[in-house]
Amino acid sequence: MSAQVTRLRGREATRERILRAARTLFGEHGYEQVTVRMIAAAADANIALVGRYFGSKAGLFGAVLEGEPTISAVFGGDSEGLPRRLAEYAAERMRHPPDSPILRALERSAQHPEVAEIARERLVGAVLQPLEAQLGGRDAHARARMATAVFLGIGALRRRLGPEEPTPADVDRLTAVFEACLAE
Amino acid sequence: MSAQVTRLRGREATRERILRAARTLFGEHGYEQVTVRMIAAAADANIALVGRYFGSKAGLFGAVLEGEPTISAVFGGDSEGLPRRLAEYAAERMRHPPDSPILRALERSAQHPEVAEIARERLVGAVLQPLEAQLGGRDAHARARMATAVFLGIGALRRRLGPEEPTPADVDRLTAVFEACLAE
DNA sequence: ACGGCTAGTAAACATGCGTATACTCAAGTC
DNA sequence: GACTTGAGTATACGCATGTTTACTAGCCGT
Repeated sequence: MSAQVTRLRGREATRERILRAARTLFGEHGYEQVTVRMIAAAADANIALVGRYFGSKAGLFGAVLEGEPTISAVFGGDSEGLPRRLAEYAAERMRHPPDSPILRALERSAQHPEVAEIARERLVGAVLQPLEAQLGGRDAHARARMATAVFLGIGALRRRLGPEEPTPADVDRLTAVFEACLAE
Repeated sequence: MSAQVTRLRGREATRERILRAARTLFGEHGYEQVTVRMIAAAADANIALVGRYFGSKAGLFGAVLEGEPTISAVFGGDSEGLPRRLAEYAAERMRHPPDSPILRALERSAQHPEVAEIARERLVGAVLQPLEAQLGGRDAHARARMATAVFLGIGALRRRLGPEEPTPADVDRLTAVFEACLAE
């Protein structure tokens, strides 16, 4: 019994190490750039265990995504302050990659055929739909879509040109941008 | 003399075929997804010729970028109508990938280490700087950056969720978004 | 007619990838 | 204490990639 617990703990612990390493690496470098060997090395685990526990690299990526919470905290709250909250969140993303590895992984990685579908679903389920639901009103879909596009664009730009420290003016500008995105 | 012309024409013609095929494929699928073999097949040329004429895959990609004109036409003109022109251009990009393969290639492809630098330079030189110069005024850099981010984001979203036919309301909204981006 | 030049070719090379196999070895059961 | 179980390991497999190496063939000037 206690023996089995030990065994399972070992198994679970390694699985967790792999998952954690994958989370970090995928978030940092994207799906393509990260190899299974890198993950295994970072997790201090054997390569074969990745396949054993997660089936495949894509399966591991999916497991990483599943383990992440949505960012609904940003959407919740009063609708009036929403553009400002989005702007502050976006400004944070000008500064550095999102804390949530899921978002980082989704920022990148959406290209690869193997994970494109899963990344798409996650973007819709975790960002687009909650935002659309929060918005309500006319053209909610198009408005949510536009705000999402701005998010993606800010991440894309930071990835290409490097981070930029947002000024207060930037936050104001971003607020105006999101207001324009979300206006009925 | 005429013989040499013939020879050169043959060489130049195949080089051009390769370049054209690369332009199309890179634009359609991005740097990573396109293999040298695919390009060679599409150009009806031998694989080795790609290396011979362009040095490497990255070199070929660079050659594709060099051959493309900038999109300065959108930036030129009166500053007042700029947001509208940008919005119409962006709306076009909601509908389908840009006609200019350079932009398509830059939308994607920016991830790969080999071409990240060249893609970055192109984004700055062909989009960000012209726009910034056209803008003038305070915070021109930050404003141009934000508009560029919106562009990138719209492309990123289309790539993930598929094209969307923009409504007139979308164009209006986009105009407002760009006005917010570019406002001093 | 011939000899050299060169565009074009076919095939291999080296590498890195994700994945699968066969094994080791410690822990648990009886 | 032999036997079983299963986590962990080392290694190889198959494949696709970018790149390079000889080689072929046709056109040129002489």
